[in-house]
Amino acid sequence: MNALNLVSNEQLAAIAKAIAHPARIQIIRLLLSKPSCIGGEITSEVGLAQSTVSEHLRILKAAEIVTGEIEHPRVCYSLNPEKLLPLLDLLQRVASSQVTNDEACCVSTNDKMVCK
Amino acid sequence: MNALNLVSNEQLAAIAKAIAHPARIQIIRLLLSKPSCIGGEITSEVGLAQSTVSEHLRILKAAEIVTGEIEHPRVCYSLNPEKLLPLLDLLQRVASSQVTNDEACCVSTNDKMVCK
DNA sequence: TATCACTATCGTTATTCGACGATTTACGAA
DNA sequence: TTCGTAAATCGTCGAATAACGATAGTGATA
Repeated sequence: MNALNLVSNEQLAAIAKAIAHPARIQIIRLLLSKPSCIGGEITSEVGLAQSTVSEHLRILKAAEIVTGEIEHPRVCYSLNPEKLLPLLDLLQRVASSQVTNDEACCVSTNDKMVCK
Repeated sequence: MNALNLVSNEQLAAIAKAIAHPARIQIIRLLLSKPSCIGGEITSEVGLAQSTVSEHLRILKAAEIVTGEIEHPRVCYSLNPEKLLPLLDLLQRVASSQVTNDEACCVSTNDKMVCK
């Protein structure tokens, strides 16, 4: 058992939800491509209204996936990779699960349920 | 450039959205813990109404994150890890990004934007 | 054919989300 | 102090989501 099991379904779902929007994925990719703080550039890149982008940034900040430091007229946004680790962990587990399940559906468990 | 860049923001968001609910995370974890096909056991484990769980399974199947094979009274659900790989790739990139960004906010890019 | 066990679908309701324009806030510079 | 720029917040609207009970479908078995 590692850290994943200490994270609730609700917490994992909240992380996924925070990134479950094209505009927010785009923002994450932008921050990934430029380790600089692209303040209001995000707004023009995303192509939505300023208030809408601000709302997406608010959601990402609330989930602590990005951080924002004020650099006066602008705000410096950066990624906070740590917050994504629990979800990364889950996905890695799924990816590395022995899925020869194409035909191996219904492997017998303890005592019941054998199927095919 | 690897496969990630060929995946649209919309596709990545759709994957995240499909798993962005506590009940669906729980289902994924259940399928991860038992490589067997736990048919209607999912319903009792999740603790929501049968129709609600069926709907969550429908969403996961529509996103091709799980597959369902009919084994008569029941349905055998299995994980389809491949579908999650694009999101896994993105998260790995974020996790491995050089984030000494605590203080390194505003690293200079090509020509502009230096900040602090 | 009739029954059963399980799953999927339908219809409804309450809540949340996403987008926008308009407004407000915050602060540096003139 | 006033102005200008960038970001955040507010209010509204329509669309999407989540949950449920009730109902319909499906196929094995009696």
